[in-house]
Amino acid sequence: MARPASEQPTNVELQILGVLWDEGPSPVRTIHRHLSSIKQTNYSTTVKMLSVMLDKGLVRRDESVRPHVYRAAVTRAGAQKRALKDVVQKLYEGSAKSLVMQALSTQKASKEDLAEIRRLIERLEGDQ
Amino acid sequence: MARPASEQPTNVELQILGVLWDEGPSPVRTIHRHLSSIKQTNYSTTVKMLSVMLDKGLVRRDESVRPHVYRAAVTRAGAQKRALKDVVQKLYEGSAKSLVMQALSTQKASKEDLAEIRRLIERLEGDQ
DNA sequence: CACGATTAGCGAATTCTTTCGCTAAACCTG
DNA sequence: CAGGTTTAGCGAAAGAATTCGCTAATCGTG
Repeated sequence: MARPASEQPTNVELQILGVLWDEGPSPVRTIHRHLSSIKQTNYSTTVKMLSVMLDKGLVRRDESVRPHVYRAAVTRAGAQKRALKDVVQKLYEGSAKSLVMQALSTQKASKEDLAEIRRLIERLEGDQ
Repeated sequence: MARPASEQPTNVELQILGVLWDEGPSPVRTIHRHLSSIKQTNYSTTVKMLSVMLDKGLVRRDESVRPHVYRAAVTRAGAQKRALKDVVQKLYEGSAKSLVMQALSTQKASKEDLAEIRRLIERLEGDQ
């Protein structure tokens, strides 16, 4: 009678990873400063979340310095890839194409964005 | 000291919505048959989840017939759109373009898929 | 209509997520 | 090095997600 831990980082975990990705390896104080600028939270909570994330292997900790320095143990690209795969699987019946087409139709892209994407596609088409 | 309810449908909720989207309005028995073919679960659990989803407004129930018939109260397209927006915001710093480009690079698309997407882009570019 | 089968639902249990109070350890600074 | 400040960590609390046992209501059939 239970619920398996989500394979994806949770909400707060993602916010903390976001800080680490943007700022690079940082002590708790710094992480917390950035985190509390986007969400109301307590220093203790940040410490605790980092310890949970450490257990999950989402971050690493350098204890040889004081204060300890945390760094992301997963890359932004890797996390994006996993999340994307997850959404495609859960909501797009496995079709990345559907997702891409909906993203293009829905989230209005600029002329430049479209051109850039088109060039990528042309390149991919050429590779085949 | 809490966690706000996720604004997105949860895992199981999504699986149930998937059944309703595929099968159309159905009684619990049918929903459960499909659900249990993709995940080990108990009939009671399906009933309960549907009642939770009813409270959240994710499904509607027609009690005028017996057995009751459930239907999705959110469309697949709408749920996809919300989920996409969520991922873009949480992991792509709000840039749908990044997401699209990564989806294209990562999830290998077929020649046909790429061509189809390219045509969409060309059409979108033309509209501007 | 009595009786077994199906359907509906409540309430509790369990795990995950997120929160923070309180304590202890480590660190300045006068 | 004493006293205040900062850093680290534990453990409990509370809500969310998911599960199912057990009971009640409804249905179909002989």
